[in-house]
Amino acid sequence: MKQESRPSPQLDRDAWIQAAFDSLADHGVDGLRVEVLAKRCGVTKGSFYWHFRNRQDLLSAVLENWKDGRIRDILKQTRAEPGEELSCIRHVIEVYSASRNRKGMLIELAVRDWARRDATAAQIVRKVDSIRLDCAGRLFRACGIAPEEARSRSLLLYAYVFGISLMSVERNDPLMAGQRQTISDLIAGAKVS
Amino acid sequence: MKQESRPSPQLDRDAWIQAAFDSLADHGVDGLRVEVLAKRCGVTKGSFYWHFRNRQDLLSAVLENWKDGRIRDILKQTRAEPGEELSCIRHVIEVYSASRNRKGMLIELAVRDWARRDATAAQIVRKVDSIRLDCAGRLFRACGIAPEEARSRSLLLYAYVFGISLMSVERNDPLMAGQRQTISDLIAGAKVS
DNA sequence: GAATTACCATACGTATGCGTATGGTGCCCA
DNA sequence: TGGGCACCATACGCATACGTATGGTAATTC
Repeated sequence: MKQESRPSPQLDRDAWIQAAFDSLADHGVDGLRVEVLAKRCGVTKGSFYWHFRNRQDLLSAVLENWKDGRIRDILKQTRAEPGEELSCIRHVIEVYSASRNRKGMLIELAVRDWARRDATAAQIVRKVDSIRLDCAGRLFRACGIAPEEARSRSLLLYAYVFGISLMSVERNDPLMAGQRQTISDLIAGAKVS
Repeated sequence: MKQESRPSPQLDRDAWIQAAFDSLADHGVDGLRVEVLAKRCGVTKGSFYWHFRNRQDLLSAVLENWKDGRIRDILKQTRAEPGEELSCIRHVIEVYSASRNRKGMLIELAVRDWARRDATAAQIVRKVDSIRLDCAGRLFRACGIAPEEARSRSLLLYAYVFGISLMSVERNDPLMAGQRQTISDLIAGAKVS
């Protein structure tokens, strides 16, 4: 009988994948090395090659896992009650651009870096982006914004949240809080001044 | 007498740095290896270690070179005649978000990826960001925008242009042209609809 | 309780990459 | 014209990392 509640002392495939996400966030794809990962897991690579055919096998699994998680997350975060679409948009902006959820953003950036040099990763990023833009666009249209502009604002929204993570600004600065609010207003389409 | 017009058949320090930028754009910092670089230059690493103490020496030089180039570029691009500030802003947005200048953006992204794991790189990126925000803020204020909002719009501007480069959208799509225009309007503060 | 299975360690060969040491070659200049 | 210098090649030792082969162990199964 399988014990699912208590984490097994043995490593399974998913445990390796989760550890891979940690390494991905900290060191990027290039820093994701199986022997290093094994050391971090307290085992040797003999274990790794039991669960995975090779390094690429792990990378593919990481990508698929990331894709599924992102899609699930998007659908969850953009599900808004009628009339709550605007606050939903603001919430999405806030969740992504805040300094919390830092690890998730580091993974996001690592995957996008990955996608610049790997066709498979690029394809998955395109897919995730496509869904994100669709979901956000739906929210904007529900706010009464024309389809064309809704798509533009969606693009601006995600470009902003990813871009702001690339910039070395102090995101915990209380002075930044007001600026983030202003930017959120600009993207969401509210009045600023 | 030094020949400056004709490129020397010998490699000098700057030639190595330029080649390093190519490698940086294509493979990131982690892919910037001295033996690989030497092969690309048609020489062996014996040449490299003549011009540089070690790999870190090259990386530091690349960083400094990037910083100087960026600062020079910012000052040049944000120098606007009185009354031309708005078009100057739009021009900055267009230059960065367009698919041309692709190599420059790849280097930009590589350096920012680098900065996430290296304190020196992070410091230089902060410096460049600071100057960029100051220069853009000056343009916005010249357009009659309040200092607070000017800073927010500057932040949005650069976050957008870097973020859009992270997204795998078809930037050559003629459909995208209209959206980029709409976004440019939103950032610059023009009317959209 | 013997055999099978799941999981992991160890050892090996190969490749890549760093940094050093040393040797070679063409050019400049006294 | 011969020594010195700038520039580069070659060879070495070392470290890391991939993938494979094989051996070990604990738990499960029959």
